[in-house]
Amino acid sequence: METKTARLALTGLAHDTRLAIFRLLVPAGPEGLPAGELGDQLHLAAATLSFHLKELRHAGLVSQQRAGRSIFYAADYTAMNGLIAYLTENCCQGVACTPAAPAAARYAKNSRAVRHRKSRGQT
Amino acid sequence: METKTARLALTGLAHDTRLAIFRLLVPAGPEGLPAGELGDQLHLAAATLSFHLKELRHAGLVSQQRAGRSIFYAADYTAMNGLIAYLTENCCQGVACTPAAPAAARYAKNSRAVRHRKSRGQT
DNA sequence: ACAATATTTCTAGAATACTGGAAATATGGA
DNA sequence: TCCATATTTCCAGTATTCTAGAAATATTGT
Repeated sequence: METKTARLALTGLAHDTRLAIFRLLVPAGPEGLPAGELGDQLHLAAATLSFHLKELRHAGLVSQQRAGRSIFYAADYTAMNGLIAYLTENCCQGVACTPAAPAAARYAKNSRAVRHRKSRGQT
Repeated sequence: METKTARLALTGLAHDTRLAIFRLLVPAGPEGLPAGELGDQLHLAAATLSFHLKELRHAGLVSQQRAGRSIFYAADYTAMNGLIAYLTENCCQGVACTPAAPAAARYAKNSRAVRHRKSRGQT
């Protein structure tokens, strides 16, 4: 997953209402839940719910499918796994998961950090 | 990790600049990088950088330590792992990771979703 | 004590996001 | 066709977040 996609997904989840919506959709499985059910459970004005569902869809986190008068929303597990994978890579890189690469070595010889280390007599 | 904590962390990362900052800090290891180095690399006005660093700190994603005139910021791997754990639980619950629980069964007998399923002759 | 460096806090303007009423759209049933 | 239901789009007001100049703070070297 690219950084831009990850950021979209992060933005999607970075709101109380949207996180709550997503958390309701996750256990609901691939069939999902109709918009109205989400509104009932979260006590949201229809327009507000619709706004957040659009955001989640834009973020690629949920899919939409009409069935009769209702529109069912479902969590996109692939997108979520992609986000987790992205974060895992950006969390473990060179630290917890891999054998701890020497971080300082990767920075420009004259970087501020290196100058600082030198001035302190560190390697 | 609680939902509130997770949301704070998500909000912390849900911004281009802050995600970029965090991505620079991750490979830098526990020693971290001085603020100025981050500013140099990301071409940020000092005040803007400081604002985002404060946000990241408030989100519990980075720690701060003064060393001489510089202030070093470091990624908090524990917080990041906590976030990943939270997302993993909220992604896999009853679906991908566990043996796929019957989602519909968990909803109120008279929920909109159930009414809808009944009206379609589904179980 | 003073000057230079690194960074933060203060502040206000600009940009973006959120909320919800009202109107519009889509569907199914009488 | 007409009505009820489910949901979205439109829109405007409100709130929050972002940006960056200027001033303030902290530290080090002279």
